[in-house]
Amino acid sequence: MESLETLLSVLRQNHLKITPQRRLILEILVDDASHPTVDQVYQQVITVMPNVSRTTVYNTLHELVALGVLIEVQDMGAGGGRYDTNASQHHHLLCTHCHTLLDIERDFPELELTPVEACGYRIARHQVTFYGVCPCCQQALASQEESI
Amino acid sequence: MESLETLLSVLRQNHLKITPQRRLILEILVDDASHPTVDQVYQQVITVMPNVSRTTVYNTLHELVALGVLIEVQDMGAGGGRYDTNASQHHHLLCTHCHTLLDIERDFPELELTPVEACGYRIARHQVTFYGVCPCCQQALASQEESI
DNA sequence: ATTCTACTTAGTAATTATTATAAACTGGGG
DNA sequence: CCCCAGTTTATAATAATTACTAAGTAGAAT
Repeated sequence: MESLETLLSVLRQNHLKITPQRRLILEILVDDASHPTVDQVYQQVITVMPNVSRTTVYNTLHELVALGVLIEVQDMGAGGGRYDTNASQHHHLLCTHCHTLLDIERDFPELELTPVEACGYRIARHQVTFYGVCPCCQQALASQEESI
Repeated sequence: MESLETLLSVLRQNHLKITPQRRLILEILVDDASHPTVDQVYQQVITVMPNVSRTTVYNTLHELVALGVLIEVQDMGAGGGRYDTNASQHHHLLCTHCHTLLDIERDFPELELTPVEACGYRIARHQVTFYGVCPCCQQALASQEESI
């Protein structure tokens, strides 16, 4: 996880103004490791600055993704992307039933494509997602079976 | 890639009726390895059966995902999920600029989580996504640099 | 083959997610 | 302190998805 100051300096290096809105959004993201959706970020923003518009949240998140300090992760099933400040190599474990998403902090350095497989792509990073059913949903599904 | 008959038998096993609409959607998916969006599937459907509604396409795709014969892949940046019949272990190479998505047919069997890492999840599969810039976008970005 | 019924579909409307636009505002260099 | 390019806001438009219900039909039962 990057510190707030580090992220702000990335903005400065890219000639983006440090507005109160952007600062707040960054603070929220640094403090929230739960892969929030756009709307969840927005809801947190307006508890502090009630007049911030959704557009600003969208704009800021897109800018941060373009700068590489945020990544977008898929929440398969629920609409809308989710955002993650942790730009270091880490991976995900997703419940296919309730879409709970956990971070896997281990690295998998052995994952590399051969030049042939890469087809000329300049590869920047890779991410592994494990799909499964969380303990909670396993119980729910089991009791559903019984009732049939 | 599964055959059409295999997929139809999965529907039968799950007591889902084999309607002409569902059959057509499955035929299209089996023939189309390009990770189509919902709308791309819909557009192909209506060239054959013009009266099929978008609702039916959504319903069918969701049912097939629930049965595990389809997987949903993220197209980060463009709205809307994309679908893939290839339920076998395969992986993706995504251009972060134009969102072109290639399949990587190699397997990575060494990827396993320890029980501690899995946190009680019953893990069904895993998928690796490599992020990079495709040759085409590398050129475009290079010439953009020059013009600065 | 015919009938019956629960499942499925089509069409419309509603909801949610995202982007476009333009006028008003402001961070930070000079 | 002033200025202006970059930002924000509010509104509206567009796109994606879901809800709803009457009409239709696949497939089991007869």
